[in-house]
Amino acid sequence: MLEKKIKLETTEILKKMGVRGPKFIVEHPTDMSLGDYSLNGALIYGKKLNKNPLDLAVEIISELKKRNIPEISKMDIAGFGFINIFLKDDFFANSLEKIIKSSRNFGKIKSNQGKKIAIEYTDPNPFKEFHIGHMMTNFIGESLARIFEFSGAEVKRFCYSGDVGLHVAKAIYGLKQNLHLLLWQKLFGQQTSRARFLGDCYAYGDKKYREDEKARQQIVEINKEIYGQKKFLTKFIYNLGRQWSLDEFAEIYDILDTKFDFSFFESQTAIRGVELVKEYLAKDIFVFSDQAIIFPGEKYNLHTRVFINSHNLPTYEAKDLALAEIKYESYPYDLSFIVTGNEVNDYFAVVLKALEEIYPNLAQRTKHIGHGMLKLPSGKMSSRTGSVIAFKSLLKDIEKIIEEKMSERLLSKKEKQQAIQDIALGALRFAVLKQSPGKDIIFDFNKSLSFEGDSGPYLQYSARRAESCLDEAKKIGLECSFSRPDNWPLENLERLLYRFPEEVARAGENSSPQIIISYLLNLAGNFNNFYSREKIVDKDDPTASYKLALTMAFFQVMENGLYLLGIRIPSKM
RNA sequence: CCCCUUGUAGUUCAAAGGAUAGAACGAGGGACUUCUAAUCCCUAAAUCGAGGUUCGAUUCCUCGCAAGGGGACCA
Repeated sequence: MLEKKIKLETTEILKKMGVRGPKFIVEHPTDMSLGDYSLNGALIYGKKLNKNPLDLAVEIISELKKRNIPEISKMDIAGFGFINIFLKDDFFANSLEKIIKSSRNFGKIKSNQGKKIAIEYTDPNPFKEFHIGHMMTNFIGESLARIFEFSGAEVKRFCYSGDVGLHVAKAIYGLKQNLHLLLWQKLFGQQTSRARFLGDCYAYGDKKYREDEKARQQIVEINKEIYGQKKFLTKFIYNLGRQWSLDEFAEIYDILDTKFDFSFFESQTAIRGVELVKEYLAKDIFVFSDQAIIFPGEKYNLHTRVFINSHNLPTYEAKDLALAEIKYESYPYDLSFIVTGNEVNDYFAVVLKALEEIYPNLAQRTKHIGHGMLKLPSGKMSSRTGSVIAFKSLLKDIEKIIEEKMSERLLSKKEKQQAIQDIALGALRFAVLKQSPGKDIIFDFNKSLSFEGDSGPYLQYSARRAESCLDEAKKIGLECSFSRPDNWPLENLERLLYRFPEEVARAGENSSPQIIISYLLNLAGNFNNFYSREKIVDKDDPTASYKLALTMAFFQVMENGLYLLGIRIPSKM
C-alpha cells in the first residue's frame, strides 16, 4: 500500500537525520483540499533536531523527491510544518482498474496472513430467549470475523451456550409448574411460540428463586440433577426444551447470516472445569473458602470469584477455563477473541488471570472484547425479569414499517420479502455498528432505527443506485474506460476509493467495524453528490466511460465494505 | 466503601496527540419531465468543571462533578 511506502521512506529519511525509531503518522487530511496524505514528522522532530519545523519539512520533502515515489505529484508545507502530499491523476485512474479487477478481493490485506484466529460471540443460552443483546454481540462478532478474514487470517467462529447451570434449573422449575402448557406447546406450538414459552418459564423460575425459599431449594436440587443423573421427568423436559431452543437458534443464525464452525456447551466443559480447578487447588492457585473453591483475585487487584460452589458444582468461571482448553484442542489458534457485553469485563479479567496461572500461553493469546450494552430507555434489559426485546419480534416490527414504505414498489412477493428483510437487518446492523465498540446504545425504537440520513438503508440505497447505472450501461452497451478524460476535474470519489484497504487494516487493528462505517458513509455521500451533478450513463458524452468506471469501482468497494459489516445489498429497494 | 467505563450541537454518533472539532436526525430555506428524491445543495447550533504535561489536548495525567457497569457460590 502507498501509505506504507510513504511511511517507510520518511522513516528512513528521519533515521538518517539522526532520529532513533521515528514515530509519526501518515494520514489523510480531514479537509481534502489540503492533500491526499499528510505527514507530521517535521512537527514532531523539529525541536529534537534543533531545527525550525518548517525548515525540517523542506529538507524532508527534498529527500522524498530524491526517492522518486511515482504516485506523488506534488508536496506542500502547510500549517506549522505539515507535509501535504498530492497524488497524480493517473494513480486514481489506475486504482479504479485495480479495484474492478480485484473484484470481491479488493480490500484484502496481509496483516494477519497465516494466523489462525478463533472468535467466540453470540452465546445465547438454551431455555432463554434470543434477545437483541445477543443480536448485538452477533453483529459485532460476525463483522469482526469478516474483517479478520480480510486481513488474511484463517478464522473459525465459536458459539458457546449454557445448557447447564442455575438458569436452566430455574427454567425447568418453571416448566414443571406449567406442565399443561408444556404439553400444549409440544402438541400444537410453533417454534417461535415455544421459544417464547421457555423464556417465560425462566423468568417465572427466577422470580420464585428470589422470593420463595421453598422454590429456591427445589431449584438448587434440580440444578444438581442436571449435572448428574436426571430423573425421567427432568430428563424429558430438559431434552425437549434444549432442542426447542437449539432449533430456534439455528433458524435465527440463518437469518443473521452467521455460520458457526464450532458450537460448545457448558455440559461439555463442566467436568473438565472441575478437574482443572481441583488440580490447581493442590498447587495453591485456588483456595477453599466457606466450602467453595475460589480464585483469590484480590492479590492481583481483581475480584475474588467462586470457581466451584459449595455444592461442588462448577460456576461459569471454572467452565470458561475448560473452554479455553477445549477450543485450543479443536483449533490451535494464534489468537482467540471472546466478544461479549462489557458488563462482564471484570469477570473476564479474573478468568483470564486464572487461565494465565494454568495455561500462560493460552491466556496470552486470548483477548476479551467487551462491547457496550444495548439498553432500553427504561434501563437495563434483563431476561430474569422478562424486560427484554426478543430479536424476532423486533425484526417483525421493523419489517412492517419497511413494507409500508415499499408498498408502491412493483416487485414480486418473494423479491419484496427478501428486500424487506435485507433492509431491516441493514438498519439494525448499522444502528449497532455505527458506534465504537465499548459504548452503550440506548435502544429507542424510533430514534435508533433510521432509514434516512446516516443509516443502513442509506448505504444500501447508494449501492443500489450505482448498480442500476451499471445495468443501464449494459443495456445501451456502454463500456468503461480507465483513462481519465483531459481536464476533467478530480472527484473526491476518486480520492477516496483506493483507501479502502487502509480502512480495513485500521478496523482490524482496533477491532472496530465502526471505522468501516465511517468510511462508507463518506464514500456514499460523495457518490450521491456526484450522481446528482452528473448524468453517468449517456452515450453522447465522451466522459461517460470513465464515469462508468468510477461508478463500477464505487459499487465494488460498497459491496466489499458492506459485506464486512454483514449488510446485504437488496436487489431492489 | 473499592474497582472499571463513559461525559462533544436540542438529540444520536464521529474525530489516528495536529490544521477551521466532522456527520445524521430535528429546525429553517431550496432542488424531481432525468441512470430509483430511502437522494442532493444552503443556513443556524457543541468539547462537564479546574489544574498539569506538550510547539500543539476532545484525545494523555491529577482532582472535582455527573451517568452507567462490576464487587463469593448468576452470567
